[in-house]
Amino acid sequence: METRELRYFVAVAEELHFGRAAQRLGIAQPPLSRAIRQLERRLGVTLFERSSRAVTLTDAGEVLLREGRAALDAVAAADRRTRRAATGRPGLVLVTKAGASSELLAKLLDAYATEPDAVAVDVQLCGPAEQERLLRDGRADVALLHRPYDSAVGFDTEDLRTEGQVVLLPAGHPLTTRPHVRLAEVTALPDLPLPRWPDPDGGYPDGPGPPVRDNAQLLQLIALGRTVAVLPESVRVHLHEGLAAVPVLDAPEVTTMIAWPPHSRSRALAALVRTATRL
Amino acid sequence: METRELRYFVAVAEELHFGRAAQRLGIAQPPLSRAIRQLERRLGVTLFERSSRAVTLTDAGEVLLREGRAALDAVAAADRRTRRAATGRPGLVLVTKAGASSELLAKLLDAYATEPDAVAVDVQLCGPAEQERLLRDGRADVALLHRPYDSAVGFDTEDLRTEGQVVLLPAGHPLTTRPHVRLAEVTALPDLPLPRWPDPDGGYPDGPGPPVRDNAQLLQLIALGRTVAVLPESVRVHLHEGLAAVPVLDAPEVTTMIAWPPHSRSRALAALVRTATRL
DNA sequence: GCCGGTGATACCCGACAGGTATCAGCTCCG
DNA sequence: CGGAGCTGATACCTGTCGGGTATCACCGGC
Repeated sequence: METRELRYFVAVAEELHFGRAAQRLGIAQPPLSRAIRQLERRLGVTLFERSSRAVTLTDAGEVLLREGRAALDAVAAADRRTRRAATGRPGLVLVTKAGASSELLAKLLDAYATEPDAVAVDVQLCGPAEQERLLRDGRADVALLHRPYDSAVGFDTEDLRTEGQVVLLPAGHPLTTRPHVRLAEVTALPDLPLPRWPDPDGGYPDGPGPPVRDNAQLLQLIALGRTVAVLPESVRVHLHEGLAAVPVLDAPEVTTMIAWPPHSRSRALAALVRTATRL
Repeated sequence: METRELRYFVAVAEELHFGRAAQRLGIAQPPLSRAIRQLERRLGVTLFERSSRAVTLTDAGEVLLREGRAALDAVAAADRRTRRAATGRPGLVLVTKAGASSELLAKLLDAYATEPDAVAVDVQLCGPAEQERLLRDGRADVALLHRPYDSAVGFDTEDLRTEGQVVLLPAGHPLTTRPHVRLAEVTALPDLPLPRWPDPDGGYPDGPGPPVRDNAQLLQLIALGRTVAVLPESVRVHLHEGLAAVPVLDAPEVTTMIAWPPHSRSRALAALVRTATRL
């Protein structure tokens, strides 16, 4: 199976439409139809049920979509990491959710910079749920993840810190006078709908809350009295005018982890992880 | 990057010889040279240092060898799992080291068979160090691994059991009268050299001990007075004429784990893991 | 029943993977 | 010190196949 075939298949499986998939791939529709047919013939497996009005995935197609994405990510990672290794400039790309764990990250970068054989660390910020992809396809070398929000499935990890959660409210909201609250009290505030985060594919689910892309946007929207959020208590360092934090007793504890691809063999990465666990 | 190019690169990187690599791939040498050159040109990276007498990997080449193998395994897994999914016969392939944890495995299979929605479980036995490969490239769905001998890097795992280790000796050996021994006493027995296990590539390292492929062979060789081995104490169920076991006080504890590829989504696998953790 | 839109088919062309023949550089050895 | 023998690189040819355009066959809906 060639990666070209896999790319074609994934495009069709995602679009469920040969024409649009071909457009996305920058080729014409007939060669795409033929390539998929040939893939099916070589695998001996029907991947799509086609009628002239609709295309749907078979069960085997679902499997190939999941496995094929993983395989394409692995190929992309091989490409990127090889290119990076060839530049001669060692360096690490660390990815974290924008606005999360910023003081922990600052401490980590400071501590690592004093190491004798430290290399440059590029910090890449992204929205939630993008980190795993970046790590998997080689755009990043290491990430800060937050259990239970992120799954660390398929990566090596070390736990760095565990903390409780607080609810962030607009200053002056009635609940801000309370010493603490319960989860049920804040998930259903009638005038403060929960924000909507993007799906892995970049779209937003429907709902009443405002769409947000990162924590900075989120804090601003809370200060504007448009929404509310439950976040690890370390966000307190970002508190400013217009925001108040109240501990949530029964919210799950959040563990910040450092995560990296399991077969990494870089000395620089090992040193960074060692530094992180010693903080 | 196409999988064909990756296969070619890995072949050359493993052989470090264009002619032999071409032979292994079933093509002529010139197209292989050209394909590698083209790969280098497209990546903008030198992968090999060539002289007319020797071919060596550059640092970037080392990276691509490691990452490329992982990517090829992922592609192979996509292929195999898709084919399997299409047969309609659900079923799991469980792989374990021949002769290891056999009673635990028997109990697991028995317990799982009584589950309401149990599927067929094929048991595949292999030598040590092959299991990870089988799991990674889709030939197996789930494995029993033994920490610290096996690394579970890149897989999801659940610990099943932890046990101490014993040394297996030929009956009548002087040490068999002892209530327990220390590791140092058995690793350097002059008349009983340690056995040699195959490398991941199937070859055997040099040394005085007999080569072995699995535990059954090993037990036989021990009974014949040719070698000695330190194994988890559950091997006692295989004791028979000619064999004796003595606890080793300072040998590391061995944990049997059940392991599976991290993005598995099969209900059957989930049920098997659940059964295993309840044993 | 016609129209719009879907994927499949037919056919052509150019790119490129693979083959053979050969060259060029390096070691080793007589 | 020069040739033999091995290495990978180059030159050149050929057939396959990926991609394009034109068109068909099918289906649903107004």
